[in-house]
Amino acid sequence: MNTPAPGPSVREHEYERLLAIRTRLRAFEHWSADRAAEHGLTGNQHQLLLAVRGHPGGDGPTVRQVSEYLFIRPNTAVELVNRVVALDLLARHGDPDDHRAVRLRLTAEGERRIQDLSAAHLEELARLAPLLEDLGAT
Amino acid sequence: MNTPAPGPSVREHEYERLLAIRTRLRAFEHWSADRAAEHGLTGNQHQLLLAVRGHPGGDGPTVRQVSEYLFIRPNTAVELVNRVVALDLLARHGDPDDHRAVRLRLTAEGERRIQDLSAAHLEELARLAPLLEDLGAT
DNA sequence: GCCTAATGCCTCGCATCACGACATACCTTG
DNA sequence: CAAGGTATGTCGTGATGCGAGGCATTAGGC
Repeated sequence: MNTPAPGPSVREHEYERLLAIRTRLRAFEHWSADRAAEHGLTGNQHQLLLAVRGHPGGDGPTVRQVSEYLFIRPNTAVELVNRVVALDLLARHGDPDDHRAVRLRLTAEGERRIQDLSAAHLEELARLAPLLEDLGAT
Repeated sequence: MNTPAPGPSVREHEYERLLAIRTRLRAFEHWSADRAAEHGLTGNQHQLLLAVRGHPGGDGPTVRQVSEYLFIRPNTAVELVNRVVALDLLARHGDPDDHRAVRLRLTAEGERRIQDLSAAHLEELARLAPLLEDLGAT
């Protein structure tokens, strides 16, 4: 009787490591969403602000560009932008060179929120750095 | 006129780094969800299988335990479990010592799927390791 | 210059999913 | 055995991402 499934043969320890990695990532996302909630935002809304703030160059990103940062469809990004614009944290500005495009900029309040959140996240990431080393270890 | 918001003073480069980290994480989650979809699963369904398979000890985890791995409420875990049980990838077994608890075990097919997916993820993580180093760099 | 195709943004209806509130069964403690 | 806590499950609701489709603008072939 030969082995029915020769297969990839993943070892016990590797399942545990994969689970630990995913749990760690979820813990971070969960922590981050909690921080965002403290500032009156959902996790996605926070990350939209970060996408606008972290986009390099003077002009803000377009809707399409933030949809690529966030790995969501452009129409989904439109709805997310709508919600954040309604919170007065973000504003639309027509691109002068391409009248189809809409460029996004933070409002003063949006700038303040992403600054607070980013400071907290930089601290947390520094705290997490040694843990990430463990996860990288085979 | 003093500075209106002394604040955390996050530097431009740090916003870009935070955005790069989140985009990298989202890219991985997106890649992972695509692999799960190739095996007829959603991302969460895949991670539920991983939680069951990666849970240490002979007995499978309880519903409550997987809800902790996945950072979701227990009742949400119940619904997720229902969907995966309906796919015949997972089975419930009453705990003999505590008749309240339900322990989860993979079916043969569930075992096969998580094995294939885990092998692919181990490869991808090995490929990603050098990139994670960059993200850790200040 | 014009016509076609492509691009960017947006609206709408739908499915998924996580949650809170609540219910039930079981265990534990006194 | 009574009371409280724990584990699972049910139900209705709200948030959210997507596909399909529409409109305005730009780019490319002629």
